[in-house]
Parts: sequence; C-alpha cells; structure tokens
Amino acid sequence: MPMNIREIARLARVSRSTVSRVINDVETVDPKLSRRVQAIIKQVGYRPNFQAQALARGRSHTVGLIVSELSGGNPFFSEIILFFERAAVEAGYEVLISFADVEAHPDSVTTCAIRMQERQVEGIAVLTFGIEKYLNTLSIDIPMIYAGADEDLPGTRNVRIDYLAGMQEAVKHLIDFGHRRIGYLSGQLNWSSMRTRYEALRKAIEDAGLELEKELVVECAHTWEGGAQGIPDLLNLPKPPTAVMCCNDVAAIGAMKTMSGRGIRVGKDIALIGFDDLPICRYTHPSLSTIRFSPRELSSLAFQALLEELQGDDRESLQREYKTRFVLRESTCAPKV
Amino acid sequence: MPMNIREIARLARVSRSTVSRVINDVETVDPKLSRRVQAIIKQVGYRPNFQAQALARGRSHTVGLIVSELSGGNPFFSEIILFFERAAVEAGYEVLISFADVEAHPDSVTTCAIRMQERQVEGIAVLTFGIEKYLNTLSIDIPMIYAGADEDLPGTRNVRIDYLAGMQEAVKHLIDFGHRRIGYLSGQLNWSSMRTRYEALRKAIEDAGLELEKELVVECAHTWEGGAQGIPDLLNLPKPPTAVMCCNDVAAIGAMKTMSGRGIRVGKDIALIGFDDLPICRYTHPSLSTIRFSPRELSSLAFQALLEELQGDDRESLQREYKTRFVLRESTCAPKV
DNA sequence: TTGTAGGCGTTATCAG
DNA sequence: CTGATAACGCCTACAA
Repeated sequence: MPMNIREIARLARVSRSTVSRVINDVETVDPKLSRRVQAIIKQVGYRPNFQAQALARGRSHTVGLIVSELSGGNPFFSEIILFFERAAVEAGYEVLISFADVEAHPDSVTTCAIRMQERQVEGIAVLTFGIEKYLNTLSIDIPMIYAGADEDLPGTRNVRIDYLAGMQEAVKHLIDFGHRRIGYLSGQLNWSSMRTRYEALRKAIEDAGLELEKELVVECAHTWEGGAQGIPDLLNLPKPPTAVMCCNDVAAIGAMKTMSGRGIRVGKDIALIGFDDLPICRYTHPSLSTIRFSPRELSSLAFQALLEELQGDDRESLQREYKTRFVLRESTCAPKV
Repeated sequence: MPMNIREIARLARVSRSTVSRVINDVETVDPKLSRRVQAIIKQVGYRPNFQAQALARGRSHTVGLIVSELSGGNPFFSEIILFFERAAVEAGYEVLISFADVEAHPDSVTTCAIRMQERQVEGIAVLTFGIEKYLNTLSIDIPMIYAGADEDLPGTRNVRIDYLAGMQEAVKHLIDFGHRRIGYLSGQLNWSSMRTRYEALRKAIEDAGLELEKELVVECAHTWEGGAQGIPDLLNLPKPPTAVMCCNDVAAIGAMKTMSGRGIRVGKDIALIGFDDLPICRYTHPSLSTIRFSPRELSSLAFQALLEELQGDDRESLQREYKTRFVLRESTCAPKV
C-alpha cells in the first residue's frame, strides 16, 4: 500500500493532477471536489513526498548554514544554529548544517561546499567568524549571506555587525566610573571577528580621549580555558588595569574563575565586562556585565536576509545591521584605589 | 548548462548508467573507463543530486531528531543536537530536527510527525524527556529510538540511562564526608526524567541506609531561574540540609547564585552537586561537582542504535546503556558544624 | 474545471 | 562490462 499521489487519485477517482492541485491550494479547483480529496487525504494520513516535490519543482527548499567547529562548547554557536533552524522551519525551509573546522582541516570548507551542492541548497548563510577568507575558493552561484564580514563581497549580502555601539557604551560606563586603565582580553587577532572587536574597542577608547595601551591587550584563545589562562598576564603587570573587557563571555567567565581563585573580587576589586550576553551571564557571581550580541537576533536577521535574496527582493533597501548594546550587571565597579 | 548525470554521460561519451555506476563505485566497471569518467566529473565539479538519488533509491538517508523546546537556553539540548548531527553526517545521513514544545502546544508532536513523514525519514530519535507519552498517538512504522524512556515500548529501542550509578557515587561521597541531611532540588516531578532522577536519588540514599526526607525535596523548574528561586525553600528550613543535590547543572548554578548573594559559601558552608556536567561546571566558582551525563555520548549512542536498527542488525545484542558517573570538583565539602 | 503526458535527476533491471 | 528503458513521486504545460 504505497501512499502516494497516485493512490489518493485512485481513491478519490480523480487524476493525479487534481490531487496535486488540491495539495498546492490551486484556486481553480472545484471547492466541492477539493473538500472530497482533502477528506481522503486526511483520512489515510497522506503526506506529499518532500524530495519528489523538490525534484519536480527544481527547488530544494533547503538552505545551508555554515558554522565553525564548536570551540569548547561555547553556547553561542549552539544558539546560532537553534535559532536559524527555527526561523527557517517557520518559513518552510529545511536547513543543512555544516561544521567547518578550518584550523584542523583547511579543506573542510570544500567538504561543506560539496555537501551543500549535493543537497541543492538554494542559499548559504555563513554565520561564523574567520572562515570567510577560505570561501572565495568556493565560487558558488547561489545567494550567500555573511555576518560581520570584513568587507562586503561582491554578489553577497552581509549582515553588518555594529560592534562599536556596544563598545562605546561600555567604555563610557567605565570611564564614568573613573577608570583610565582599561585592559582587553582578546581572542586571536588573526581571526577577523576578533580583529574587528579589537579595532572597535580601540576606537571606542580613543573616541573617549584615552588610549588602549599595547601592554594592556592580551591575546588568548576565545574560550573558557583561554580566559582563565590569559588573565594573569594582565593581573601581573606592574600597573595592572582597573577594568578588563573581554572578547566574549566564556573567556570572561574563565577569567573570573581565575581571579576568584586568587581572592580578587570581580565587581569590587576589578571591573569585568564580557561580550555576547549568554544566558549564563545572569547567573554568575557576580552577574556579568556584557555587550549583547544576541545569536537569536543575528540568526533571524541572517535568515531573513537570505530569504529575501531567495525571493529576489530589492537588493538596495535591505542592508541589515545588528547593533550591539551594553548590558549593565554586577561585575563592574569603580576603580579600586 | 545543467550539470547532471546526463551531461557527464555526454561529455564522457558513455551512457548514464555507466556514470551512475562510477558514482556509486560499482565494481564491475572497467577501471580505465572509470578513471576517465571520474576525471571529467572532477573537472566540471559535478555532484549527484541527493534528492534525486533518494527518490530513485527509495531511501531518504535522513533521520529525524526530536528534542523539546529549549528551556531557557539550557546548553544540554544544544549539545545533544550538535553531536547527533555530527554522528549522523559521519555516517552519511542527514538529520531533520524538530522541536516539540509539549507544554505550550500539545499538538506539536503531531507537527513533528508530519514533517518527519514528508521528509521520508528512515528513523526517529527522541532525545528529550517527558514527551514519550505523547508519541503513542504518532504510530509510525519506522525505527524509533528513545533515551531514558520509562519502559521499553514495543517495537522501539531504548537507550537506557543508568541514573543510579552516578547518584550512588555522589551520595557515597557526601556520606563519607559525614553528611546526613541531603536535600534535593528537583525538577517538576510530572516530567518523567525528573521523576526518574528523583527515584534514583531516593534509592541511592536508602541503599546507603539513610532516608530522603520529604521536606528536603523541593520541586522547581529545571532552569537557572528555577534553581535560583527554589533553593531558599531548602535554606529557610528549620533544619536545612548540609548538602544539596540538583536535578541539573543549570538549576545548581542558579542556586549557587542565590546562595552567593546571601553570603553562603558553596563548597565551604554547604555542599552542592549538579547533574549533566556542562562545560561551564569547570568554570564556576567554586567549580561544580556534578554527575556526568554527556550529551555527546548519549547522542552518539542513540544514533548508533538507530543506525543498527536501520541496517537491520540483530535486535537482541544491542541493548544500549549510558551510565552516569560522579565528577568531583570543588563544590562539595564536609558538613559545617 | 479537469485530465493527459512528459519531465525533474537518479537508480535498477534487463538485454546485449 | 555496457547501454537502453522503466521506474521513483510529484509538478505543469497543454489539451479537452
């Protein structure tokens, strides 16, 4: 008992085309007939074969999502995936996820591209930071969306990320508190997103009339471990910073751990600010002031942009931008005298 | 220039069947010819159309994964998804993810089922806890895998979860420290997994010759917020517990937050044990002793079980079980006098 | 408004 | 070992 369109047609004593029309809500079908067919469809629990539809229509209704290999279980990328998936499903799309581990496998981008091609994805969103540069080899002629790319590549759309806005708010907050020596726990600066964050912070600090001193910038892995191991380089300085900003929350939390272990009270002895605003930030002790960079909104924005591209909307009006914002919690304080 | 098998055949001056054989590594094809065809395939960058293959083969090479709606950004489920996806891709399968939000939409299970059916998934893994009971309505005749289901449903395979092992280790650890009043921050007990964890803990405590007193069990949401709000009920008791176990890590971390705020030093004034072993556990202060329940292993185990079912392996020998284990960190201590 | 027939890209069953 | 040819389940002109 193969349950296909042919079988429904037989049961309803109509042609396959009619059933097809009913399935696809074509207007021109007689309402009475339509109802009859629908009744049978419901009765036998028939569902059209997605793959066959895709093949016949020449449209896969699938989009690709490329993210980097999850570094140390950073929840940020998990959430990117979750929210992108959800946005896609709501719009009737399927999503094909690929993990690109550029560090370990330089050819992983190729692998991604192959998978994407085989599944006939209609568009690709690259929601990770640092692998854009590998993608030019990929030369695909379908819509592509990046987030926070260095420069707008021709033929692609970019969701701009305004790192500066949040950084400025954070810096202003610190300066208002009286801080002058602001340190930065940076990720590896050869990653473009880390470079961008760094530049944004520097600009924010300079705009405020201060300077981000070289020795106050420590480069470490953008992971829990990285933050935990990197913070001593700042603390052990002859003149350590009175406030520290971090490239992301997990590094900040790692740093917090190390400092707590040394008896340094974050939010009292030193000010600490993260980046991302993971859910956990509200539940550290002290809760972590941070710069919000919501994976949910980013995902959603990226998918929307992709969707518009797919539907051939006007290219001009759709410049997307995500604006970061400072979130005040308990981990900041006035400089300790 | 449609790049399909027909085009390759034309370029290579062979039939489509031959190209198909080359693609699928059929032995009987002449090596020399095969190489020639492969060269052309590589040259033009041709990739077979996955959907067409699925249609022709009658196999979608896709499996479904049902998880519950993410509660408050608990990273546990995110990781379940990530690792399941990865295991599947390695085995050449695609995965279709569905979020079932049973609480808000009782019919979401039906929605899932429909999506799965449309995509012709070959099997389904239900890696969430508490929605098994809704699934009998789903009556699908494809392999299904559960994890930690109450009872082994007929015609399905279950990855057993040995909650007891880890609980016993944890309880023994606490008792060795001298604890006698062990409290429990439970999730809602009408969720089967929460009920199961509770039962396991009770058994572990009873096996050790103690009793899990009713008043020492607090029922709260299994979220950060839940833990933060639930812990006072335990602390405010006339005779509060000297050690608290939690239904999961996020609740434990929430509880930790509340206690820190009250000046209670976890790991000195009170012992605290989580459940799950999220990456964050190593970076709280103090780091959180917990019971490991690795989403990675669970996902992998579940996918393997599903795969074996799909490949028609022997049903008997494949009883899978995941065993939890206690992980000692800094949040436990002797009872404070 | 409905039915007929051909095609989407691939596999699989036959002959040759 | 290779090549026609008929599926797979659905969509879509085109014809009726």
